[in-house]
Amino acid sequence: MPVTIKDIAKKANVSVTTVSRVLNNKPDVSEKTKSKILKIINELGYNPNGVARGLVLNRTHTIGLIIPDIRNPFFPEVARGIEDKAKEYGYSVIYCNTDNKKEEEKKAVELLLNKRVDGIILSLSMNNRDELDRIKKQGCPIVQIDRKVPDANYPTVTIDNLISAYNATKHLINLGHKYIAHITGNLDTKTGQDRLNGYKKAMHERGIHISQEWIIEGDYSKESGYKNMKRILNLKNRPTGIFIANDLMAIGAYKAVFESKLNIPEDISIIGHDDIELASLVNPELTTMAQPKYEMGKHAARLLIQEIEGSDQDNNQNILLNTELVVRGSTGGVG
Amino acid sequence: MPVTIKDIAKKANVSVTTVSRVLNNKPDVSEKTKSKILKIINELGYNPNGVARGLVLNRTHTIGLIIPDIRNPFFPEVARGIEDKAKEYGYSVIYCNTDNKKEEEKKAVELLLNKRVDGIILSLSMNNRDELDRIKKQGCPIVQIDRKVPDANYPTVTIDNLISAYNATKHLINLGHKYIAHITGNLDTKTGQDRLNGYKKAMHERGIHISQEWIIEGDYSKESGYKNMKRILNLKNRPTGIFIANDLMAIGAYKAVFESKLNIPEDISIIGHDDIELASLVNPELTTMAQPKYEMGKHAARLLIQEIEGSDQDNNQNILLNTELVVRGSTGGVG
DNA sequence: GTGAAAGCGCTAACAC
DNA sequence: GTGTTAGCGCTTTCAC
Repeated sequence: MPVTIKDIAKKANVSVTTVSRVLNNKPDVSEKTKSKILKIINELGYNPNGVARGLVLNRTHTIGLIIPDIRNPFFPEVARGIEDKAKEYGYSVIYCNTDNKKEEEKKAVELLLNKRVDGIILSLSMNNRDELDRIKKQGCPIVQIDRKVPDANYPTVTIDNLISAYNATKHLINLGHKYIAHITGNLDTKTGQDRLNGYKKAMHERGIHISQEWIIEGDYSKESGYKNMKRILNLKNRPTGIFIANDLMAIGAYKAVFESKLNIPEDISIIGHDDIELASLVNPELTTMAQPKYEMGKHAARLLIQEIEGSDQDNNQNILLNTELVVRGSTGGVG
Repeated sequence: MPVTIKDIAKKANVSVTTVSRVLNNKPDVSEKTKSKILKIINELGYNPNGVARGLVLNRTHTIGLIIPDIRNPFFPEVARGIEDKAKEYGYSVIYCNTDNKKEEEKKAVELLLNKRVDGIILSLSMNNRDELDRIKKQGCPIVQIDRKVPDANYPTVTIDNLISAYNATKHLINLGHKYIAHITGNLDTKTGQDRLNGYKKAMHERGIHISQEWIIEGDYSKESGYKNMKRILNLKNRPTGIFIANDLMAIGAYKAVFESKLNIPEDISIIGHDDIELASLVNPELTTMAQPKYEMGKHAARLLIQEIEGSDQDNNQNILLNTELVVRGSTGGVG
């Protein structure tokens, strides 16, 4: 139905080869033929078939992106970074949301492999190394983002979560807090583990004993922050500070605090993690550790495309980005 | 490099046709051959080449999504709705961000057409009807979402912005306000125009004269809300209520109000539009008109795929969804 | 400077 | 039930 390279060739009285040459800016075409062909291409509104091209070149100029949920405020920023960098190199991106379900992750990988994307950027649930290996076996380059599947030796763009959590906790300690709780992330993820360990490290380093009940596992959702904060607030010895593994949970926690008629930071200091847009819009504004999200996306796309195009030297780069402490109104001195 | 249908055929001592048959669950294959082939497919880890399949079937099972910016909190919800419905039908989606730039919109359309997506869902800037026609000329189904390019007769999923803005304004009027300003959206979009007209309609209906300086054009960004609210607050006769065309601007406006040492809603009532997640997280919580974003995405994907698969009766459906007034803390009676 | 022909991996007549 | 063959729209080798 749509016009093909053959139609152009026929109308121009040349072979498809010649048309293909001008399409791809190859040399060895006379100026005259070239302009004639170009004119006809324009007239007929010809749009080359990328699928056919993909079949012969074995390149789709498409990359896949596997993330838990685009509605999680972390990902739109990252995704936009990826897209912008990808576009720069002439690639576009297919999204797959998995809700952290292994089954969905598997499906997504299959789908993308089947679509013959040139590479995949992914943020998988922790114990899903199998998928990574499956992709690699198919010869499809990958870059992990945000989360690193343990022991999986593939290029990764992450932040140093341990140091970041360590710094967050130290911020509270430096303010004089000693009773510091932690609502963790999903402990099936390395991110969650690292942030927990950073918290522990800071506490141990200052010789502060951690009461068992101070550590509660969350799942990164607002509801989880709310629910777990309720539990924290009901402890006999209520902590005066808390490090919450992401901002979304911290914002859920706000609600729990307000419902208890307590004040932030007077009664409890809260520090979050990620610096999502929301963080500066709640009241009091949330102290948090800022992730360079957009930049993470750009780095990941660059790494991946360099690997695809074989122009990287070191194909197992790990990019570790630093977070930055953003002090706002939700943390203060003790009592 | 990867294993092809030929490899399977050879190893199974059958023709590629037969393999293709079992791949596509076609009849006329003996159980015995079938299971033999299936076994080999498994052993070799065969993954069918979707590109090749796409070429012969003229179907990629991919749809394109053209939006201004995935970081705009409106779109992740919509996008997720689209993806979920698309997945249900076996489609995946390619994203393109345009920042509302005509040039980028054009590029995105070209790209998607070139990739031979089976259909496109888009939210274009107002005066870009050309692109729509270009797509249609290529025989590619489209569905507009959120914004409708005027006079373009293509299926559309929108909310009734005029009625919605009318209801928002009436909410303020009902609270006793008479001096009601409006920060508009981008007036190059029909959405922006409709919301403006809804505001005017409500005011006229109640016989309230609209002072020229009450209407200021914004661009949907937080900064724009901040900046324009500053101007409103500096008016000699400060309005007591304001309808702001989207929540993001409303939240920017909050900052302007607080900087002026004024209170919401005591000094000025604010009603936004969209009900983004943020709306219930700011302080005071924002009164707004809730859009069924996720549902909009689902509707759009369903419409598009029905058109692609030719299973729709009426191929020019316009789905007009209603918003709902969500009264929170940012609106109150007059002083 | 240009063209003929093969082939990318698959599906779909059609024949047997 | 199964195989042969042509062909989807393009690129690329090789020949002229």
